[in-house]
Parts: sequence; C-alpha cells; structure tokens
Amino acid sequence: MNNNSIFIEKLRSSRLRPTKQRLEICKLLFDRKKTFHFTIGDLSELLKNKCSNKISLATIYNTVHSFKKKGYLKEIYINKDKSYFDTNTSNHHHFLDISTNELIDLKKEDVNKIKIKKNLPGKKIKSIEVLVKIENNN
Amino acid sequence: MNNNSIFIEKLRSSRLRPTKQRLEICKLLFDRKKTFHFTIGDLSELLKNKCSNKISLATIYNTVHSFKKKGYLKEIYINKDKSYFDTNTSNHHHFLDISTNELIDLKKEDVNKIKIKKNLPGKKIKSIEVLVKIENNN
DNA sequence: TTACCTGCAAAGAGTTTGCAGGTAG
DNA sequence: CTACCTGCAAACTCTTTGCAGGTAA
Repeated sequence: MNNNSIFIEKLRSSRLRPTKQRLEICKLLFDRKKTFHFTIGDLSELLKNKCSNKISLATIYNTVHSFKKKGYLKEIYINKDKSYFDTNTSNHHHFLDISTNELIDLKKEDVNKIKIKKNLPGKKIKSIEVLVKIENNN
Repeated sequence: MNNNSIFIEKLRSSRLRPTKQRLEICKLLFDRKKTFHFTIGDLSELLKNKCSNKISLATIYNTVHSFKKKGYLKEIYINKDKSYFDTNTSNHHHFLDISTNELIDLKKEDVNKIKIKKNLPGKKIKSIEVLVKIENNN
C-alpha cells in the first residue's frame, strides 16, 4: 500500500498519531476518486465489513471529529437524526435527493454566482451554501 | 382576545381541535409581526414563562408536528443537536449568525435568482435554499 | 358517546464522556 | 517514559411512543 505512507504523512503533519485505526479510516474516506458523503453509522458499517479488526464506535467518533477539526472533513446538516460528513471540504453546493436521502455535490460551474444584497452591520459573510432538494419525476 | 377566534378558525379549518394548549401555542407563534425561529426548547421555555398552566413537552412536540404537517411551520436543519422551526413557510433563504446561532430571514429580493445548470435524469427540483453563514467583523 | 387530545413516564437514537489499559515516539 | 489513543460502558440530549385519563363535538 503506497497510499499508506501518504496518509501517515498527512496525519503526522497535523500532529495526529498514525494509528492502525486512523489509517483504516483514512483509506476508507480518502482513497477514492469522488467525494464521499457519509454518516457515522455508514462509516461504522463499512469498517465492520471491509476491515478485519473491529474499531470501536467511540474511536470512529473521535477520529471523524479530529479530521473535521483538522479540516479534512466538513459536517453537513440536512437531517435532524444524524450528521452527514463530506470529504469535499471546499465551499460548494449540494443536491439532496429526498426520495433516497442521497447527497450529491454540485460543481461551482453548476450554479450561477450568488449575490447577497443585504448586509448586517458588524457582520461579514463566512460562507454561502445552496441546498437543492430534488425528487423523482412522476 | 380577538385573535383567539381567528386561531380557532385556523385550527378548525385543518381539522385540529382548538384546545387550550394549541391556542396558547398559536398565540405565541403566530401573533407576531415578524417571522419567528425557534426550537422546541425555546418554545417550551416561553410557554413556561408566559402561560399560566403548564403544557407538557409531549404536547408541545405533538402540536408543533401537527402544525408542520398542516403547513403552518417549516422545519430547518442547521444544527445536529436540535431542530429549528420557522413560522415563515414560504420558500426563502436565511442568514445564520454563527456567533449567536441566530437565524434571520432573507427576503426574495435580497438574493439574485439562482439557476441550477445541472439536472439529473428522472429527477426534478423541489426547492432551492440558500444558507448564508455570517460572523462578527473583527 | 366517540374520536381525538393531553400528560406522564419510559423508551429510543445518536452522540459524548470517563476511565483503565494500550501504543507511538 | 510520557503523552496520546482506543475501547467499553455509562451518561446525556433531544425526540418519540404507549397508555390512561380528560375533553371537544
């Protein structure tokens, strides 16, 4: 596994020790071409299936939160039941398919520039996020 | 209270019995000029203070959910901990002040028209919501 | 009277925490 | 050796549910 050393570096550079568990989670989350959207539950299932030794739920929560704090993951709120995380940490927009609860990234060029014509004294804009809910065409 | 009869009508017209509890909640939610954003916890606190007889938490949840189902409230997900509800049920956008966790409505004319240039086969757009996160200017 | 509503307490789901033992550096 | 990490179980928070008693029509 060549990627392993990349992940070890990535973790070291953020002062996170490259433990077995964190490397397994890195492989699952970051060793893919496309953005990955997941809940802790999804991740836990995947790890149970694809990974020989069990990783405890507490460790999964800890790891995901460290990764978020270090800027490797972004948290998305689309549902009161659970949090979604996104491996694409750039400022971007989403489709949410309400028939399947699936999240799909929109590229920058898929949405026209958004201009906010109101501003509040003493406040500045930190981010602009668009959520486009889609459903099946009957 | 003249408004009471309006609320009684409103409830009757949706086949919800105008009970004491529901009327109290209506008064709190809908007897105001501006949009109101709240969590169940907020509402429960308000009712505890402004209302002589205690309304149980289960009833508050039931009522808010019936109101949502009847289209009098909209649920907003901006936080994993709790749900926010909005008395403005039209399709509209929000500022979220991340210093205070306060939600502020944006009017239609505050945001330019949003065009989504991508579409997925078999799917149609149901709604487009913009969340603008703002923070203090230092 | 009948269907619906309320309030309580218990149950549920996702998440967080405390702590003892284990591991990286 | 020391600081950090893991895993378990218990705790916590918000929300939902079951059910007995109460209320509107």
